[in-house]
Amino acid sequence: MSKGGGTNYGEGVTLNSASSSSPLLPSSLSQYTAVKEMDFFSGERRSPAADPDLGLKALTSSRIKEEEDLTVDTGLNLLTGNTGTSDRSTVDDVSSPAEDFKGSKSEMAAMEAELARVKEENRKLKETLNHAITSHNTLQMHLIWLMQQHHQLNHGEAADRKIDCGGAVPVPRQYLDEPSQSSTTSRCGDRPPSPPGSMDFRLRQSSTDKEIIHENTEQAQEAIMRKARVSVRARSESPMIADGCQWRKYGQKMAKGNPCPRAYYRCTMAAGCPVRKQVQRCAEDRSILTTTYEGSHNHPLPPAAVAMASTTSAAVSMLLSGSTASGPEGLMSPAGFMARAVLPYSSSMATISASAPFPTVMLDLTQESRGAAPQFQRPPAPLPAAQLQVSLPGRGGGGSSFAMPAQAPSLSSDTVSAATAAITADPSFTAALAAAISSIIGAGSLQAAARNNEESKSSANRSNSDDGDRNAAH
DNA sequence: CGGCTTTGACCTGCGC
DNA sequence: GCGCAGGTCAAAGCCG
Repeated sequence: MSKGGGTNYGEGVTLNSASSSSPLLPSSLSQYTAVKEMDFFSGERRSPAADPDLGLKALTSSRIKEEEDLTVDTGLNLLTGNTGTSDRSTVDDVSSPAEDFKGSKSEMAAMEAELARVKEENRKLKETLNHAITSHNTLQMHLIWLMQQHHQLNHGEAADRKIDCGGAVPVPRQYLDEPSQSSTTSRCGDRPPSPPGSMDFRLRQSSTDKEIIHENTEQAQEAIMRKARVSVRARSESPMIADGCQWRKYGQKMAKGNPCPRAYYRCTMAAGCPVRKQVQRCAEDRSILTTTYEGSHNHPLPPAAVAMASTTSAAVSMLLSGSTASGPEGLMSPAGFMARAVLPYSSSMATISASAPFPTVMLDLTQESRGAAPQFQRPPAPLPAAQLQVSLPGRGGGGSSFAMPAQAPSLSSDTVSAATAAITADPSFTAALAAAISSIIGAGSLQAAARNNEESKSSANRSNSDDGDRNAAH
């Protein structure tokens, strides 16, 4: 730490394992389920078409409501049928009380029949909904499993070719001083030796090497994930998009090539939250605000921010996992296929961010192209200095499957378009999405950090101070 | 008075 | 080694 430790902005980060911004995919399942139980942005009116599940739910709710209304109406009819005091302007003829009674009786019977019908329909809809949810969860579980398989396969094979026991996964220099990396190099030395040439030795070497390789890969990816950024381009007149989190400005700089200053913010929702964001207006179009999130929240996110977390987790995770497969095969990798399967409208257009030191997911919500397919860009780049770009058509209402990756393959583009239109119409969507993705990306880091913490406890030789972390972060 | 913003100084990484 | 640019710090000032 070069500068006096006087600052209490939260450099001595305490990682909270109970954070809601935890786990990448597995727990996001439960999150997803939870999200489906709530409105993404409480208080905001949502179109049922915004989300097939929500739509179905809304439909079901409306049915339930209808049923309730029907009950109320029936009651009202029963109560007011004979009084004539109610506003029954549609009933012009004057009928006798007996006829009225007869009328209400038959009306009641009809309504009861209708009620029964609606109940039955409601029950069917509920079944359908449950079935849809179950199917969705099953599919998502399967997807995750496949991703893990592909990922292991991919990296395992690559590592088999390139890495020996003392080797390291090709990781940029800035990641190598991460605690997670240093732990892997010492691992080989810690291993009790087996007699070379023995079957036990060969078997153990083979399996342990694969373990090491897998751990190396995993840790390298976690390190990358920890540094991953989420950048969101969106049109906004306000100086900063409201994303539900509290931010404190700690700096402002004039960036080269842009007359607009870049502002630096820290999350102040919890003491020690390491999340930062940069906000800058686009030089070409001042109405476009670029917000870049970095780090992972160590506290529960507000509903607005966490809402989209689960639905975007798969996409981001896949993008990132795919991105770590270096070389041109990256695009053709199983993860790439998977990503395209999950993001069916994705194009193969790729961009390389040579300047980005860390993988960056860019969400472009400024494009106005109506009906244009969303762009999922993953570069066949010499990673990890990669930039992933997901372009969502703006409020104009283009189609996108980004928000509902696991469902998209079975949806028509119209459905997806409607959903996207409804979601992106929400002004807080941009920020919430970014915060959510940011938390997801950081989620891996929390796990990694937790693991590192444990490792550092067990390893007496390693000095794993906050300062070190901070320097590494620099 | 506490929290936030502003702003100049400082640090670090990178390219030449 | 030097200069540049990005990022951060922290003192000073502002505001409710």
